[in-house]
Amino acid sequence: MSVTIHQVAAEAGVSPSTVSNVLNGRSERMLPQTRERVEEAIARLGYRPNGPARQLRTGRSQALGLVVPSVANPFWGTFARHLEAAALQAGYRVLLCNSERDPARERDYLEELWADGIRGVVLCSSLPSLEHVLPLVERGLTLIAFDRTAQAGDPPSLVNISVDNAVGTELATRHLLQLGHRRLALVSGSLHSVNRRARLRGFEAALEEFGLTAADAVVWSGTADHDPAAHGYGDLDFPDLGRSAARELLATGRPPTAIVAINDMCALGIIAGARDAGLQVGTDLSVVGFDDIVLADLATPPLTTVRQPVPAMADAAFAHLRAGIERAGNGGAPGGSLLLRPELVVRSSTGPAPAP
Amino acid sequence: MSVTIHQVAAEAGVSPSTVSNVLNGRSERMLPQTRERVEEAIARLGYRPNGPARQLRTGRSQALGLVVPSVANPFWGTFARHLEAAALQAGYRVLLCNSERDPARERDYLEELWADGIRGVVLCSSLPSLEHVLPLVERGLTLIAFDRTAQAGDPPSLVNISVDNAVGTELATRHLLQLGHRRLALVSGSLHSVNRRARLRGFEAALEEFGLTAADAVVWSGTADHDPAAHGYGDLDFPDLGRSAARELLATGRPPTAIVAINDMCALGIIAGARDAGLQVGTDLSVVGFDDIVLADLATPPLTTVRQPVPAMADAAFAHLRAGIERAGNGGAPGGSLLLRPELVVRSSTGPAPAP
DNA sequence: TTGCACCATTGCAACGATGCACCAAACTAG
DNA sequence: CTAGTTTGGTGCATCGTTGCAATGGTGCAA
Repeated sequence: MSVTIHQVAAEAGVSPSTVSNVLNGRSERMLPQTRERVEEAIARLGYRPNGPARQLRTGRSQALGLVVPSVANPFWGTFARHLEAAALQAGYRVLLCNSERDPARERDYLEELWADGIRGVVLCSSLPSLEHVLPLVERGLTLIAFDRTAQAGDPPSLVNISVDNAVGTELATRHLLQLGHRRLALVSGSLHSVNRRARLRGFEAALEEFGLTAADAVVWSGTADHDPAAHGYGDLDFPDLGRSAARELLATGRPPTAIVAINDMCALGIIAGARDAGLQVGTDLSVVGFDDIVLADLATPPLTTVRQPVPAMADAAFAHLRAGIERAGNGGAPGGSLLLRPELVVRSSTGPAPAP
Repeated sequence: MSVTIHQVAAEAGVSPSTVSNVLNGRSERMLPQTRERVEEAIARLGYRPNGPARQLRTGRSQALGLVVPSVANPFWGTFARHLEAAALQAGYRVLLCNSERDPARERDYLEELWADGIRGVVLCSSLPSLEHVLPLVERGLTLIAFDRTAQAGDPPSLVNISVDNAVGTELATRHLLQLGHRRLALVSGSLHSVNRRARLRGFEAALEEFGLTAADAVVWSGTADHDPAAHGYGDLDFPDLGRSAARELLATGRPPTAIVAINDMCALGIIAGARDAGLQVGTDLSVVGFDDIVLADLATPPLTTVRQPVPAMADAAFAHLRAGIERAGNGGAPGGSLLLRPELVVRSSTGPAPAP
């Protein structure tokens, strides 16, 4: 059906071994003219090496795995694109999988990727425990945990890459406090994940700086109903979460004047909820998001948010993954957490606190 | 490194062939107890068949390819998720690739997928000519063209799946005309793709129904600067396109009172542009989108748009792909276009035409 | 008892690429 | 002129799985 290395060899009048040598850059061991004849034959026949055969023989694969919660969330889509770009440049391909934040699916995908010869995976899962994928790591899978920081019990070689979430919400919250807001809320969703807990810590740290206590702020972590992990559609529930939160928070006797959202999707939901309640976001109510997805700038009003340095994070993830794969067992891997610095992007969804 | 079929065979006290037979459902030819012993051994050792080896031997692959313009556009992210769900249920996996609407990347990806043993791909490309991937189809690749309709010169077996774009914009435009708008604009971006041309036809058809001519409407197709294909970042330029279009159109002497956008991302850009110009969308200016992405409902104001039946389209794409793969050469393939019916979702970004 | 059909099970040769070990020829040194 | 080295290239076993052809054992009819 397809052209094989033997046909190329015959066409060029050499042995398959020689063609293989050309293919694998061992061309210093042959006459330039031989190499040329082989390359011509390859071009003439339109030959491409058979991936599976190659992989079977070498055990290596030119592909990486990327497991994200859901590509329907533009944040993950954007991250995927950047990782793909970095990988492509180095000759790797990326296989993308949606876990829907389900640990069982995460494990199944990793098992399948492993069986397919993939030896390096970026797992975007902020679960505190990585127990469910530990066996794979022990078998030799290079794993980069994205959007997560190191936890006790992690395998020693595990590299975690994340934005500094605590700093992020601290920036956001301080911004609100500086604008004079004193009744704040954090809409977080379930706090099962390490990054959300870090975001909570940043929120609380900023409050403390300004001499406020937990009593001055409310943390809206939703009900089981709103826990994205409980649904099939993962990240698509964030907007609903935000909308419900806004509805509830704004209906209380002493509603907050500013809300920190756990991410931009949630913030957009909050804005929609505020609009439902007849409030003007940016004057009556301030809202800060987190991520800086493409649409943050297009929202009405444009969303003030904490930007994750996605390109840099994707580059870092790829670099560590590649190093891990190419080290491949021999040589002790470092492991630990890499925290990148977020940046506050002020737009118009935040403004001075309204007069009391 | 990993468990092989030989180890399983040894553990169960049978030959590798028998294990293979169990694995491939040829269990009617063996004693139930043998089968049981093998299954126990598989479970005990945690055996998973090696994908590449299997593929090398059989030529078959349990993976499908999906090439989308850019997962950073939530529409494609959502489509990818639905296709993945359909495929997963049937035991297939999906490999996702971003073409950035670049024909060369489309071809490269298909070549690579083919070399990796993938025999079926959904290509989301609305280019009129599929010339660049024709050689692959001739070699036996089953190709489903998504977001495109059949064109002269297509390979006879090609299945095209798309929403009925003309009907979609016709619904949208008629809605605006019924609201009393008489000065309309279509913001289309470059008209190189078949689906955009179909959307233009629908727009014109609706105008005609109401006795209007091309003189009453303006088609803003942008400049080369705004052509997403000219950029690296594909679909991320749609919002900019919309924003520029709004700025230009609203600055003319006789600005349109209603705008049909080529898609939701573009519509969100138009809304942002209208806001920049101090207009109230839904009263001063009506805007209709196309796609119904998750965020359409969250926009301010919520976006009136033409919904694409994504789950149904994904199911159809998978069903045809599977049929094509499993037919695999023998048996004449049908080929043609499948057009699914869109649906107008009225929200608040459209309203009665303002008094002249 | 022989011949034959039938059965569960197994041996073995692939699939396509790789890379080590080897080889023949050409050169160099003594 | 021989022994040793370098150069340029090839032979072959191998990766893990598959599925056809073949195996030997059993039961039954003739």
